[in-house]
Amino acid sequence: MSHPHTRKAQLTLSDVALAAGVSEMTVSRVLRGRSDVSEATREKVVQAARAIGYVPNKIAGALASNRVNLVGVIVPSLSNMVFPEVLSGITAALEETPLQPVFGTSNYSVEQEEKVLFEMLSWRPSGVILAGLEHTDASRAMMAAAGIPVVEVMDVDGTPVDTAVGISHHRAGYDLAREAIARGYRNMGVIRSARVGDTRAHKRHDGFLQGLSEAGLSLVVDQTYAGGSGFQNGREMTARALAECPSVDFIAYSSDLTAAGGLLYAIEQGLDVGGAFGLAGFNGFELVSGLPKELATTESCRWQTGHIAAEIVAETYDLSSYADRRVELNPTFQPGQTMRAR
Amino acid sequence: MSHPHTRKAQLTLSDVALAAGVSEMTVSRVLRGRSDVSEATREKVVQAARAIGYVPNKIAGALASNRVNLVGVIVPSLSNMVFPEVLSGITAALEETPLQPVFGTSNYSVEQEEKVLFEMLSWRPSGVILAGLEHTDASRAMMAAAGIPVVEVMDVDGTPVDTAVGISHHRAGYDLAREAIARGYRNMGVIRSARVGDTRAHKRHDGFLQGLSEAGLSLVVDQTYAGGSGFQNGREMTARALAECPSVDFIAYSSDLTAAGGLLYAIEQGLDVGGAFGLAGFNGFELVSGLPKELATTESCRWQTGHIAAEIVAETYDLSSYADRRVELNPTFQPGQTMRAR
DNA sequence: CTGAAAGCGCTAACAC
DNA sequence: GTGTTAGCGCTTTCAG
Repeated sequence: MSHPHTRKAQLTLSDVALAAGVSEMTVSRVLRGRSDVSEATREKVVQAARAIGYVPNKIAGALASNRVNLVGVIVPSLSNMVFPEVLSGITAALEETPLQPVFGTSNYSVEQEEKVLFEMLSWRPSGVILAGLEHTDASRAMMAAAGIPVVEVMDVDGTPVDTAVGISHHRAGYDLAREAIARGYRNMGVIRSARVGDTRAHKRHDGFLQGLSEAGLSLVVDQTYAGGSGFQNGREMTARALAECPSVDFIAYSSDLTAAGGLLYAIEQGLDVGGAFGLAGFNGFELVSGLPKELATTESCRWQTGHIAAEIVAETYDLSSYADRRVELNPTFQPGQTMRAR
Repeated sequence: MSHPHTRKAQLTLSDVALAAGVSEMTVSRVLRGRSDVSEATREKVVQAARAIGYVPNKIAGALASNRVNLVGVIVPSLSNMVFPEVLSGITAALEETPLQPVFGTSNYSVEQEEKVLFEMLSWRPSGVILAGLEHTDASRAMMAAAGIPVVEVMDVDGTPVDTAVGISHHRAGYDLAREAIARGYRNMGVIRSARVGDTRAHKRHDGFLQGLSEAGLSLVVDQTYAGGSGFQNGREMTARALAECPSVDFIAYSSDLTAAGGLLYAIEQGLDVGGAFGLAGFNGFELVSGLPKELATTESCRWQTGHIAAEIVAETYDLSSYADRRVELNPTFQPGQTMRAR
């Protein structure tokens, strides 16, 4: 069974107007839920619209009214769980508003981000939410010129175009180093993704190094891996790190997933996890609490970040003016059971 | 530092035309990449557009040309990893086309789906991709009347509006039952989400029951849990199932995540996982291969499903006509190390 | 190769 | 309350 899809002439307001026996304008008022229409007319119009299966054309509406209820959202990827979680928060916050999110991905590239941003802005959205504070100059210029709220999320270590919402990754890294040191670990190792463009991971790493350095310490092992962050990578890299430097007594992983893999491996190897050997992940994924030992991690407030960012855009949409801000959330550290007591 | 965002008058084609010293029409041609413009003029226009920071207005363009390069995508949720993976596949397939995906979520409700669909269709997208074959009558009517390709993904057990792409969940459930039986398991249990609206999970369950029933077997335990599918839930439900029915020798989980939790728990309890006691998850998440034992699972081809669906829409966009189809993918079973050999 | 005119379907701003 | 008129910024179509 196959058939050609000829684009049939679309139903317009005047079709509804004809069917309901009123003017186009009246139909428009009813369909936009305006209150200055008599109940009888409203009912007639609604019936007529439903009867003929009318679907309004937002393109025409947007052009005429110069309002678009779309919010552009750009994240690096959908493969890393953290970003869908931010999107969930955005979606939830926008649910009670007339706004609708439109998602795009930059694949961790500021050039790609620029392209996607350009596409999005050409739809004249009511706001833009994007991950990170690093963008091309052209991107910055476009956003500044767009005259819409711009919310940069998941990072506050830098200068935002308008508003930044998220945690300080530098501080998260720094705090973890302090925690590890306070708990008596001295031979620190790091296992992290080799991905370029993940500036947040770099900032955490820098913070971690700074924390060590202030205590006169430095890394005894620094493993990077290609590919996604998963259990398997965590296992393999941990094995490698331990082989390369058997004296390592603490490993900081860039992700809970690799940390989980490392945890499983360390337990199998008979290491005293949570005692002589410590490890910690990052993000606070739900899964950290179902492992053989609860994983030490830092909650990065992903859902909340998205939610707040979307609220800021929605608020601005209502007020048509807004104040720049910087919303720094607390990257709370959870020691779990994979680090010594302090 | 706060400032009101007054929506500045937007730059239009005529601004560029003025700056470049040509007509609006010529600018339009250049910016749409048409070839019937002299190289000199093109260069002038491109420079002028860049200089003044012009961003085209797709709303006006879409209205005038009656073409919209958007593809509406509706999935139940972003919290369950499977859907972002489908979205990744879609995004990847659309990357080399002029099409752009627009995502929305239905929260596992056909009524919510109808609302989101209505919103999307009112932007006159070039195609729609949505999860599942179950929709409200109104949704079906809208899609049929839209005159655009409609691709229903992640299920082929039912009648699609146009085209369906995905695996048969009924068959996946059925096949798993057969596998378990062939491997000598007889006291089958199930641990699954209590979520209503997840029709694919229901279909797998039905298939599993049918497989058992054909062999004269029935479930010895059937646990459902509220909340998301995670390690912790898997642990707790497994503990409960074993307590309630100690003779159970095989558990089918509705998700790899709960299965992983069950696996960790079973190992801790000293069960002969992969021998006397078997278990299997579903989906084929990457993490199955980093667990203490490789998890038996069924690969549900999520990325591929999204990719194919998007290709079908893109193809149709080019040809402006297309053939309905049904693309059934193979839900390949991977025994891993948590089931006996057959 | 380039330009002029006519709308796309809707809504803002007025009339009545 | 309801109708009329004039565009929104772009592309289509048709001339040159």
